[in-house]
Amino acid sequence: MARPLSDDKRTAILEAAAEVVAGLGVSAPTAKIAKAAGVAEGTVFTYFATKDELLNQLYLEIKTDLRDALMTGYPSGKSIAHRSRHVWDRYIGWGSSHPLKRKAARQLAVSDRITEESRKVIGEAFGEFNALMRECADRGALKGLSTAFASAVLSAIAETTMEFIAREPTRAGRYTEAGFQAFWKAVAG
Amino acid sequence: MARPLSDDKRTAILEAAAEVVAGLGVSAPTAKIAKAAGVAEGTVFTYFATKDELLNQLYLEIKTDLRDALMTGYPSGKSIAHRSRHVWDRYIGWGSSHPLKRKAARQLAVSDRITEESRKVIGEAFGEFNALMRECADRGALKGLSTAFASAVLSAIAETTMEFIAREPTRAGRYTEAGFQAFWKAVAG
Amino acid sequence: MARPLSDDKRTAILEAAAEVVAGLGVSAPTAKIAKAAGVAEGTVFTYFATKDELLNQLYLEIKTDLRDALMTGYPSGKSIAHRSRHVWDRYIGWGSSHPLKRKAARQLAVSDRITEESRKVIGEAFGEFNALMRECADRGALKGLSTAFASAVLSAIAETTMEFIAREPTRAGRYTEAGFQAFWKAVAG
Amino acid sequence: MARPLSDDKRTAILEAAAEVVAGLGVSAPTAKIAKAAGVAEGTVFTYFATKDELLNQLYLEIKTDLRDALMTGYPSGKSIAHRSRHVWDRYIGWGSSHPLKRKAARQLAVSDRITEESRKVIGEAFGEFNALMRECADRGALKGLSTAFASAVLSAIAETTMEFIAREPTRAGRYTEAGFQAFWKAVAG
DNA sequence: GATGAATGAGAATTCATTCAT
DNA sequence: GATGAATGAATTCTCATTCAT
Repeated sequence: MARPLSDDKRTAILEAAAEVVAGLGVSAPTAKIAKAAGVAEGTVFTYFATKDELLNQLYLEIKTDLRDALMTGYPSGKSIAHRSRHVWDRYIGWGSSHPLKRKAARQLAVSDRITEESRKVIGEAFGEFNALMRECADRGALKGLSTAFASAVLSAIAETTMEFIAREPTRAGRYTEAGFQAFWKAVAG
Repeated sequence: MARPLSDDKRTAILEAAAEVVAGLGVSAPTAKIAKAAGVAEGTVFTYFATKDELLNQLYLEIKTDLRDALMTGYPSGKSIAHRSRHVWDRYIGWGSSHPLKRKAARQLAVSDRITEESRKVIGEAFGEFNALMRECADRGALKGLSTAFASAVLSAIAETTMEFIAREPTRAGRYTEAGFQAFWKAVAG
Repeated sequence: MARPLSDDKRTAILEAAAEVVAGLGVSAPTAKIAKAAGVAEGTVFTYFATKDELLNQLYLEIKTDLRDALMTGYPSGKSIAHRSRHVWDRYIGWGSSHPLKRKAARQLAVSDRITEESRKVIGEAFGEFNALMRECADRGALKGLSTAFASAVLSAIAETTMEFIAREPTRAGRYTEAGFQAFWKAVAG
Repeated sequence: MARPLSDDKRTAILEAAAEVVAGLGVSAPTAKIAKAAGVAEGTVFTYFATKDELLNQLYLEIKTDLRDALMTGYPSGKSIAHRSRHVWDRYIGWGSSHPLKRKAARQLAVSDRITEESRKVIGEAFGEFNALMRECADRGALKGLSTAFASAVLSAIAETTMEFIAREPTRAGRYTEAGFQAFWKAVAG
């Protein structure tokens, strides 16, 4: 191979895609993504065969990034409360420091261009996270229901919390706390 | 008048739009909406000047429909728990019996084609509902935070609940119950 | 016939057409013409079978109106100079008092929607006028060339004169005089 | 650069536009222009952002082409008569050898899609030509009136002359002569 | 591999014309 | 006859994708 595919370029395209999709939704033109990435229009298609593939890769990348953020430093041996709080703080922290990724993920999540396959892959990537959710569910109001439900409720409350923090950054601390209490009581209470 | 604008046709277009937007998102072609409504492509534009106007009217229509569903038979004099449960059951019931409207609303909510004006109108239409949320917020974990946050948490949990019911309709009863418990503890606990 | 076609309405449509075509050219929508005429969109087509027919009728109407203006009070027995001056003053006067008709005629004249038939009819309607032009041509620089050429040169100079008067109405008198001198020397000199 | 914008293609589009606009007016579909130019419909828009830009560029191109034709070999030091004749012969020659450009220019001139900016640019490009017109105007019937009027009268007579030559090409010589006499007497007489 | 011009299948919207009322 | 909603072909413009350079 004369010149291998450059990881820098691939990353630049994905980051540009996150930014543009956050603003314009999944119908954002690939030409705009290319421009934001500082590459030619055609180059997008040497890294991603189609726009749908780019969108799915973006979804995988963002969700994996989130997963990594949640699980870095995960206190495996500690109490459920402790571990839940860890995950919660990481979740909100990630959303606050990556507002564009968060908005892009929101757009991608409701889009029919994200395949079932992609959603399944992500579901599996959140294995350890889901184990925690199972623990939570088993001791509270959600006993007997699917882990996925507990996990979805966490995400829903976290999403709402991040949305409000984005609008009122000065009250970030209170929203983070209130959001966690809400989740904790809802799921583990 | 030669032939008055037909309310039936307007409704058919809006229902077709809900159906098509639910499946394809806001980028659904107006031609497909027209076809689904059984009218000519041009007819869409005699009822709605632009696609944006159609989308905004659809948003208003669906949200108002939801509001009516929530508030019909609202037991004004009863306890918070009683009233919350009423609203919750109605919410889930509405979502379960109008899956396309629910999915369309979700697509519209994240779209930048819905104007601030439309969002404001809907915010005001949910006045009584918001009053209830304020009561909830004032007695629980969310004390001191905005009503909007309590209301958003309710919506988020309700949305999640409806999503799971849509996937597993046979467990509708259990999800409804679990979802309410989650909300009640989260917000009013 | 229960209700005969109304001449008032026909006239209203033609006048509205002149006004709208003057401003927007021959691509002006028939709906705008109907609105300007104070009639329903469909009514235009009970008076004129197609838009092309309306445009051609408008052309004939305006040109005939101009012909009438030129020839009213035509001093048949007088000298060429006298008669030429009469025609010239009437031409400029008509253009100044009917600016919209003049502009509409200009748009129509370059349009391919005016048929050869219409142009021929108008050519014939200007019979007496053309006779004068022939006299002019025969004694000046244009000797031996077609009457149509002399007539076209008159129209061209008159059109230019009216254009300048429209822009600088206060100098109307001087332009009228200068224009006539130009024509007279050009054609009859 | 991958494939530079091709001047040939730009020219082909402009020439196709001249041809199609000459026949159908400014409402000629861009699709027809593309077809006549031998390019895809979309290609028109890689060379001209909008149809209006295409029309304005066409106007500028044609008028500049005419200006160049008039001024090539302009005998600066010679008499007014000499220079006027030079300009006249070139004008008629240009019109006779570029009938489509001439007709297109006529359509464009009466269209409101040509901006004031474009008209101004062309006005300035005809500087030397206007200076000649000023000289003409100052010594004849148009003394004291605007140069623009003299120039417009020249154009009007030239336009008429070219129109007649187009219809009767065998009499081109006589029309050219007669037209010049008409102009010369009208303006400089 | 990188580039960006070229392509043509849609997309939203307009509009002459028809026809139910 | 008058009305104006209904129609669908036509219009301008966009955009994912291809491919010559």
